[in-house]
Formats: sequence, structure tokens, C-alpha cells
Amino acid sequence: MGQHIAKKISKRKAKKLTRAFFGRPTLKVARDLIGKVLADTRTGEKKSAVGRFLRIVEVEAYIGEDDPACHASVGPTERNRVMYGSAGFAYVYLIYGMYHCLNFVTERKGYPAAVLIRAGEPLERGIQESGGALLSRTDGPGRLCRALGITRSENGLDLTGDSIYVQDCGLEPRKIATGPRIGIRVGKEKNWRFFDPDSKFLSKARDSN
DNA sequence: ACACCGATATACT
DNA sequence: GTATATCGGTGTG
Repeated sequence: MGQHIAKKISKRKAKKLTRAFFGRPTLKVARDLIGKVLADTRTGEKKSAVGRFLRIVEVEAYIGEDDPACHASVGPTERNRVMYGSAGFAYVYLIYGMYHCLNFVTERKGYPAAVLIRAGEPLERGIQESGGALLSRTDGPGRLCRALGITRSENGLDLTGDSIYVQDCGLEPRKIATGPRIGIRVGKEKNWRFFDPDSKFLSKARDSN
């Protein structure tokens, strides 16, 4: 099945998402991202441990200064600067001192919002390094970034370029579910988490809030 | 199964 | 000084 999908991706059926896709209301972008394919074509030091293609299965929306869980709730700072910029760029930050989280900036320039990529399923096998199984897991925002080798040096990267981008490969989910965002203490009443309930690669909702 | 805890850095009060 | 859009491990039932 992985082979079949990989073939599907390599055909010109795959269409790269444009800046116009990201520059829309964040909830629409978040929902539409489920089933899209995150492609990472970097080589060398930045080579992914899980292959170049991940089908996105879980995301969360963070919208504006009025969303208490959004990093922009405190107004513009050095960390959240990219969220205030144009749509279609990567917002990457370090959390808990050891993990990175990958977001796609949405909406118009000046309005801070983004979609957090929480989980994806690998569509081809990557080169497993020693101790590989653990390092190549992609069912969680921190694990996903670790598996792909995404760090703050990717903060501000243009997702419409040729390095890391997103494709529509016709892998629409059978169903899309929603629920509260995970791991936050404020803004829990909003059901801004979107996921493919049929996926086996969803992040583990722990104790949560 | 669930509960708790430490790691480890940065941003913000 | 405190909180954090996390994770891996250990302890208990």
C-alpha cells in the first residue's frame, strides 16, 4: 500500500499548495490540511528519518491575539514574529526545552494565526538510524519534528518553495473529527483540533488538562 | 490501565 | 521566578 501511495505521489497528480491556500480562515485551512502530504526534500544533515512524505492526520488551529492559547495572545514578540507575517511560512518554536513544534502560518499579513502539525503517517520508509524506531515516530508534534529533523533553523521557511512544502495528492480522509486542543490550560472550550479518526498515527492524548 | 515526574531551554512577568 | 501548543520513563492497581 505504501508503494501504491508513493507512486501516486510521484505522478503529477500531486499539486503543491499555494500561498492562497494558506491565506484563508485558519479553521478552513486546518480542516483542509487533513489528508494533505507534507513533503520534505532536504538532503544531507537534514535528511528525514521517516522518508520524504507524511500524510497529515492531526492538526490544531491557533487564531489571533484573542485566543488565549495562541502564542500571539501576548502581542507581537520576537518568538511569534513569523505568525504576524504572510501565510504559507513555517513557524517553528522550541517547547519544554527539548522539542520543536511545526506550524503553518495562515490568514493575512498582520493577523497572527497558524496551524500546528500534530501527527502524520509516513508514506514511504526512511533511512533508520541507530535506535531508529523511536526516533522515527511521527505521532505527536515533538516526535514529528524530531523524525523530520525540523528545528528553529526552519523557522520562517517558505512552504511554497522547494525545500519543505505541502501537496494535495488526492488522499482525502473518509471522515474528519474535531475536539479540544491538547496540552493547553486555556482555551479548552474551543474544538480546534482536527484529525482523521481512521488513522493509526494520531498523537496520544495523555492526562491532558 | 492510570498517575506522576524529570529533562531541559526559552519566553515572559 | 514561573509557565510551557512534550515526551519517555517508572511506579502502582
